[in-house]
Amino acid sequence: MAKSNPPLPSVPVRQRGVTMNDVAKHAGVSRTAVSFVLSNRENTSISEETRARINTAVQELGYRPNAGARALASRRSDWYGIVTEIVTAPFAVDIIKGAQDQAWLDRRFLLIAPSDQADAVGPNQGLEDAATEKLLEQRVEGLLYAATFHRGVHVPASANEVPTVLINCFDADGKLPSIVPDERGGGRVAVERLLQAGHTRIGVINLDPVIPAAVGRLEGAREALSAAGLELDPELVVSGYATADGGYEAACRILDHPNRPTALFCLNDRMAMGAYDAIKERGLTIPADIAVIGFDNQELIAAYLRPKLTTVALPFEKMGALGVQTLAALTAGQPILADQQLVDCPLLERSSV
Amino acid sequence: MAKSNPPLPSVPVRQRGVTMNDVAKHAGVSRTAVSFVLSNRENTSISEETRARINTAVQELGYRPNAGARALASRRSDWYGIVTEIVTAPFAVDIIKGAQDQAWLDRRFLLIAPSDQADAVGPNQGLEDAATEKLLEQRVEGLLYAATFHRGVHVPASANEVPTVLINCFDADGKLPSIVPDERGGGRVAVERLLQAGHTRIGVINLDPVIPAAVGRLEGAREALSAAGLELDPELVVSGYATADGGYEAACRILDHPNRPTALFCLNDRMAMGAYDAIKERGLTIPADIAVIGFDNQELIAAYLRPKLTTVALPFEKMGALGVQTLAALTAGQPILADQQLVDCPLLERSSV
DNA sequence: GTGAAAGCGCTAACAC
DNA sequence: GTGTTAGCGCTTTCAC
Repeated sequence: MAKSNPPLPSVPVRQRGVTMNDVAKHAGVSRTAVSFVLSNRENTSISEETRARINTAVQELGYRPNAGARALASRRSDWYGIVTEIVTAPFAVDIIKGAQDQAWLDRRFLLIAPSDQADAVGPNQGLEDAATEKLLEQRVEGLLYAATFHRGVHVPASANEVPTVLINCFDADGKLPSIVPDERGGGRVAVERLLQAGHTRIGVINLDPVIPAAVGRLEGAREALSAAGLELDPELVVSGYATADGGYEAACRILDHPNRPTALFCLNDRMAMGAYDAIKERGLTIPADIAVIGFDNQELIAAYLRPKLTTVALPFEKMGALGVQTLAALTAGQPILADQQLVDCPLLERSSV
Repeated sequence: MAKSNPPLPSVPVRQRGVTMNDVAKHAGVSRTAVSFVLSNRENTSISEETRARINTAVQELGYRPNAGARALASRRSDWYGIVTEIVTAPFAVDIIKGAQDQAWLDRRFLLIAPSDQADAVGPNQGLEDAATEKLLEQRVEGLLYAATFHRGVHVPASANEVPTVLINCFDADGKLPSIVPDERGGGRVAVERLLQAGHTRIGVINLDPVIPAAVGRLEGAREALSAAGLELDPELVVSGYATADGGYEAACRILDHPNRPTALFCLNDRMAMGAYDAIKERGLTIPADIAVIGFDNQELIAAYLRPKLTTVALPFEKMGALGVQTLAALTAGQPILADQQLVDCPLLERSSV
């Protein structure tokens, strides 16, 4: 899609020209005073009057600090970098949103560098390395890595040069701190909701059984059941591709079981979407004949299916914010709570249970 | 969601310490030579041998240029800024992807600043102003504004200080260049596809009739029809909320018309999703009994509906790339093609026609 | 090809 | 409270 431009020599940017020196002169004070006032330094009694004079000068001259120069002199950039495949594969965008918002609140800037969707384990680490390198050239104070789906990853070696936090993924070969969803808790809460509605025979549409999401969610489901003295019927647990079609097929198999369940726990919303079709095709009604609960809370699906899908949300935004908070603690030299922080996956009631 | 941290004083970032001076010494050359080699300067005959020596030194020392210092000295940052609500409201994310990729190709960095979803016309311009200001403090060389949906916007005044390009929106009160989708062409291609399949009686599920998307798409539809000597039956054009529910209701009204159409043009995919339900409820089959065509190509919907939805795609990625290309031309002092560039909305064949 | 020198806009000591 | 003095790491003349 994108086409490489001929390298265009950019014309030097027209600076506003107004520097801190100009402000100082205009206000009739020292540059030091201006610097102090503008950076809100403490322990420096500058009279309210001078302060006001300086601020006026700033206004009148239209002075705008030069963030780059400040970073150079102070050896502090106020930038974090996030390298992520999310830009490329629009899922889990809310991680970026959460991180951005939190960074903004902390008066920090988030530099976003795209990486390839390919797992860093693979041969495709080139882009990821390049992104990290670029970020480091900008002298970011900390690094965030975010994945579209929960998994183990390998991070470029140079990430060790600054504090680093992983979001929605974890360090497959080291001890970098990470923020991940509490899949197990999510699975538990989903099935608890089903139990509460009186369902005891529950079918499960499973993901690829080896990924952390599947492992955790299923574990949680079993926990909830056994707490109620029940267990999963292995014949009612079927895996499929993580798509609507996969969900459709899996649902067909479950629904055509001689002893059909009264509820379906779909391990993601896309599969639930397919399950809806299978259910409707059989003339069954949701939730009267069969209850459905999903996972992921993909707005576009969950909120638009009819009936709207009750599902467990992945706390992307919160994870993003927490990632930045953790990074802030690290760069401030503070200890962090734990190597791996689990974030709750809350139940979102809609109309399918 | 995000919670404000207590302002953490960040510990000065541990620099790698290796500067250009070190490289020069290590290679036994002047710093000037190093600078020339690293920035790939032309018209400067440096022997292959020295060049190699310098590169080796860079490797051995693990030297990493300081982008900030370079920007300060050269008065050229190689950064563009994009302020957008897309981060906040995850629609049209591909604009960012397209822009990012193109920027990356051009060896430039894209700083993303979030703005509020609120239209800049409203009172909520605060965040947008702040974002622009922050970007300018970073001395970005150009500014991009991107919207989630096609509309007129007002851009902060300070945007005039650097070249600026609007993406998926246009300057409501000025002459800033913009990149927008060719809505009319999209409407035309959709209806042409329907005509080609033999449909002559076509229902339209319309959006809010005043927005550019509705105006353009409908105009295109009329064009295609009149080219075939046909016209739209006003009774078959019904507006609804841009949601699945809105689409459902509109579809009901159209389908229950005594002289039912054989095809439905839904002005967005969400509404098509609702229309599907209305159609299925009536025991009709897509596309045998009634063909459906959408608009937007929202993957999650279009690719997962059953049958998969034929729809017209919004060229977000291309628009993003084109925005950066246009900006590159502007910052290089080149003339640009036109104040407003239209980007094609291609038809995406799936199975609903 | 080199080296010196000036300067980008700012921070941070330090003596006043 | 102020002014001075050093840089931060790099680019860019310019004379050699």
